[in-house]
Amino acid sequence: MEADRRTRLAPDERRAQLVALGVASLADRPLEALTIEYLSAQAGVSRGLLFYYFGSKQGLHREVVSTARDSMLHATEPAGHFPPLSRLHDTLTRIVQFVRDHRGTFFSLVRGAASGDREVREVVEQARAVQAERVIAVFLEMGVADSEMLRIALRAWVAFAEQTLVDSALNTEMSSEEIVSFLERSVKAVTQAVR
Amino acid sequence: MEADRRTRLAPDERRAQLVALGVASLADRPLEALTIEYLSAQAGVSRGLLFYYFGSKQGLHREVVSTARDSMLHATEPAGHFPPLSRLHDTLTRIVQFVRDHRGTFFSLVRGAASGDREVREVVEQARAVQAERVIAVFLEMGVADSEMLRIALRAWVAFAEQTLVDSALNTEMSSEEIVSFLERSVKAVTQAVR
DNA sequence: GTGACTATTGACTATCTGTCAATAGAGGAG
DNA sequence: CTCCTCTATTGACAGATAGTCAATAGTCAC
Repeated sequence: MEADRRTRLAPDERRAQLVALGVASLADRPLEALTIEYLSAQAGVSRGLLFYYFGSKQGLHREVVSTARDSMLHATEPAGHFPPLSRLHDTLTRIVQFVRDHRGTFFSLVRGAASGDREVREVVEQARAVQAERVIAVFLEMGVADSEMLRIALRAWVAFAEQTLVDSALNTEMSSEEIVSFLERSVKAVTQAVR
Repeated sequence: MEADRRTRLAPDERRAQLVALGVASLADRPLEALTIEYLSAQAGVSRGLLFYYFGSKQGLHREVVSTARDSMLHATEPAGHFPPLSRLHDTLTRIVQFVRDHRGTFFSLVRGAASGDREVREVVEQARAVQAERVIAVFLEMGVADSEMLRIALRAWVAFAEQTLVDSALNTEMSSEEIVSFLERSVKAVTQAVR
């Protein structure tokens, strides 16, 4: 009978709490189910407060998706300095691990967030751009010639990898090694198909 | 001063008119902009009528997207009987052509329609399944061994091809032959990466 | 304690989806 | 040609959800 009394937090804390709740609920709900109504109820806070912090529903979505995206990018960042192919192997291994550890988050991010708002889409698009950049760097370091087609190809390969991860890491019992190894072979194959 | 008088059409005609209007507006607007409000205004008809025909907004979306999808699948269906690789070449050529002839529709279909409703998503997913089936058939006929990984790989390649088309056919002046040829090389490469 | 700053609320508006009984166009029977 | 019936079409209504804003109440500094 007092948990419902108004509790006033520092803006940073409140914001962090709300975003964290949002990210967490992506694990078992699509982004579109993250309504102002739902999240404010979850947080035990008025709807008005969410507008105070995020301005709009899409503002909220942007922050939540950005945060989920950053945690994925961070979790799949190669640690230390490897030679190019080892770094690729390391990153792919981390991604498969991340997908299996955060199925819901990964799926909501790469599938659900294609929805609605253009700016939200762009947030996810940035993640793909970063992943593509990482892969491009690997091949450039190995002496592959840069070209428009190479960039298109490796950006498309990121989409390929996402779909592969959804179908293999999420929906089969395939071993991580097998998946990683297939992704490695496929990206090399695609790179060679650029001429 | 009489165009606004109530005009009563046969259900088939009215339905066809509304769906056609919906598909047409996909050419320059994302699916989410296709609201009941907007389409009824376009058609010069009451909002209630759209519910009478489609039951819900998502019902409308399903029909519009299904129709757009079917027109794409139909336009990219290989004509006549070719040997496998020629058939592949033919289909890819038709797809590039379709993408360039119907930029808006293609983009709304493969990008915009990932949104909202699960059933709408599945409508587009079916198109990908059909495209994947076509490609799988090509390689099976060529004696490639069937396997779970092959199917995952070629389904993922469809996503690869979509992204390639968005980036090349929509956003560059690259020649159709160049795009088709790259897609051919990449799908063969991916198939060989399955082991 | 008291005052000031601002995090938080709740009541209000706007927009859009969805429901349904009432209405009117169009074709057939006479 | 007229009326009658069937149903395509409407408009008024209800419900959900986004967004606005002036009023309120924690909390910290003094």
